[in-house]
Amino acid sequence: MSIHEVARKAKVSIATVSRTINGVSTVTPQLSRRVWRVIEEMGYYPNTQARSLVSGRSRIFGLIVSEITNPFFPEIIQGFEDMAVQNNYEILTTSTVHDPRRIALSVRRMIERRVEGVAIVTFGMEEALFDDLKTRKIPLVFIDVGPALPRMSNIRIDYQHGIRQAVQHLAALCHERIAFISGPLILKSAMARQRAFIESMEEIGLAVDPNCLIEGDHTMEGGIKALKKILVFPRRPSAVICSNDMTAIGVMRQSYEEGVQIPRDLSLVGFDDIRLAQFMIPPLTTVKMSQTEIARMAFNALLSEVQRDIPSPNGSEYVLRTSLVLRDSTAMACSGGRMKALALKARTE
Amino acid sequence: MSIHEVARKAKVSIATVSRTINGVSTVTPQLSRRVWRVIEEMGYYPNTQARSLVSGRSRIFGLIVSEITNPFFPEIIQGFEDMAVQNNYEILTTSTVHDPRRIALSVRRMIERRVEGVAIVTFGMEEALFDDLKTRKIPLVFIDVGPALPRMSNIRIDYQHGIRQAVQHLAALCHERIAFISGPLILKSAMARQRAFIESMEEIGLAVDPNCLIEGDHTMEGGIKALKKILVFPRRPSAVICSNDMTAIGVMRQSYEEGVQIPRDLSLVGFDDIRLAQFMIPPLTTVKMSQTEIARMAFNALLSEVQRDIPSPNGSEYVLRTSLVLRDSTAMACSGGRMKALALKARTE
DNA sequence: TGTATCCAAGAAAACGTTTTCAGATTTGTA
DNA sequence: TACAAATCTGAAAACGTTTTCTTGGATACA
Repeated sequence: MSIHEVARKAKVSIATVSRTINGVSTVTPQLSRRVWRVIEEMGYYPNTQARSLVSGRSRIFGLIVSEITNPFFPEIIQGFEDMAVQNNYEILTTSTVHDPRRIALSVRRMIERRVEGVAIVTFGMEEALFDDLKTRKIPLVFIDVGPALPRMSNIRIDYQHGIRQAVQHLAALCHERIAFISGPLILKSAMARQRAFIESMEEIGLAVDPNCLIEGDHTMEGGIKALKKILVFPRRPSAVICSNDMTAIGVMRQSYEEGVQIPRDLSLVGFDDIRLAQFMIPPLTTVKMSQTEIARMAFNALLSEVQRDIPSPNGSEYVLRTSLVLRDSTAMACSGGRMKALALKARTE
Repeated sequence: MSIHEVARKAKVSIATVSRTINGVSTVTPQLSRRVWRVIEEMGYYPNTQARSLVSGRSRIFGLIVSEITNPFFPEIIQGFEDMAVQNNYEILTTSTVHDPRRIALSVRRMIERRVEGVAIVTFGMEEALFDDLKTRKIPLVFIDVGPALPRMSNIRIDYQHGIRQAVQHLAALCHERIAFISGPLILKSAMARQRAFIESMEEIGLAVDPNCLIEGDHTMEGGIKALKKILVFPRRPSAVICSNDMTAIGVMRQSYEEGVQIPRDLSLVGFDDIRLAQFMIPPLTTVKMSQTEIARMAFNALLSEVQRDIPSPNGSEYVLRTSLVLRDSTAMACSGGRMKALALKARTE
């Protein structure tokens, strides 16, 4: 069923049908009604492929995330989809599973589908894989990756703000030895979070023991492993900040195994504020980085780049602020973990 | 950059370029090499829209899930995507958020994009919304929705098997009062799970107290509310089976609030075996319904329907078996919760 | 009444492919 | 050497739209 049949039944030309559908004002109201009636009657839906072939606009955006099974990302996808629905765009989503081959493949397929822009929410991986998109001048938006070229936007996350709050919160609770479980340090974002931690510590005069900087991998398993390491330290930290919530959940899991009670024996702070965080046992204190906000920013970045006729010379930069959300996984160091640590220390000396 | 430029540079016709790309065997190897060289050199990628316009095949499948932020679904999406990548298909995903308007919109857009088939993983909602797809004879695959019309497949979940195992496991641990927190009973799948529970109980001669059938909503919040209700029962059940893992996680959450220890005071069984289940505190005993397997079945159902030249007269049916996965959230009733319940009962009598 | 202006609607070109059909060249055979 | 058959390549139509250009009729004005 094509526009031709509609035209035939309505006894008009296909041009008129096209104009009717697109609301071109030169069509007589009377004719328009007649055409619409036929369209409804036949249940005619225009063929997007033909439309975008001639118009040169696919109304498709690509969305590349690291891992859809990581609860952080579905919220992003949902937010992005919400925006797409509102703006009559379609999304091609790819979960890379950290596989460069898969990224390359998905980039290629997106180009073949003629996406109008791509949001890359992988937090700083494998930039070179997107060269194909760049040379084709397809608008891109990254998280935490600069500097910006024309048609490329960047969402810069202000890690410092939230992480500083976390550190100061712990300091106020008398924690002095604070460990940080980072993400994989090849990720720019993981690096940035760790740096924010170190700076925040130094700022208030707390020592950062290099042993207390543990490289994780942003998974629960990573959190489990990291806590195992921490628990065998001669001077055990009384608090741990994690580079993401999944790591923190892993830490909680292992704490339970080892009989370490949170927050009595160990204070714990996560990062991301995934929805799950508030349902943990105990509810997780964490630094919020709004996924919905990221999705909105990313979508709007692409949209405004597409709508612009002359590309922004240096791309645009957007900033997302992070901030601490207090829940129940942190407590006074003095009242438990800290005491225990001191007692332990005294005994070994 | 189009096939024409490739043709011009390679000094052949566009037909030859097309044939080269599609590996048609009549092209001389020598010519083929020449064309390929130009293609590589120019970085030419064919335009899928034009391709599918003429071929009449979009190589797109639709995937409709209830809620991407529910951890059950990302695994399905990932599995579906894996299959799509392997088979060179693209996916249009929609998370309905239980909004009929949104479903209708997404169905329409899928039709406009000329999807070749749609997998509907909403566990039995709003069948009428898909009528548009049916009249257009687009292959569909549902979960737990029959009977099958031509070009419609159904994945039937064998709830009975796993749930019977769960009930018998609890019975073996001396549990007699077992509560069941269902999903919203308008969902066919939720109904089916509850029925499987009741049948399994009756089969081994355990009484099903109607009070112990609590309608939840497949969310954590629902689990929290349900447990609150259960805890005020005069004769508190010693075990709870939930219609999905998210509900069970809510129950765990609320148990923690109320000082009820799992499994000492209450045994808990979930359903789905989402990845998170094993990382709960304690790790959750649950009935596994493999998300990956569902995704594979759904994809293959669509694929074989598309490849078939004459549609299956009554559609196809696939069956997925469920089975119990033992972890640490269940324990002997006699050793704690049961004892306590008895003590409580004795005292009140 | 005649001519210039305007406007709604149709004809046709264009988008980038695949595929059918026809033509040109080579190969095989007598 | 000549002709039939086989093989490879090109020309052109087709897919379903949008959009430019054209046309025919109505309106305005003298």
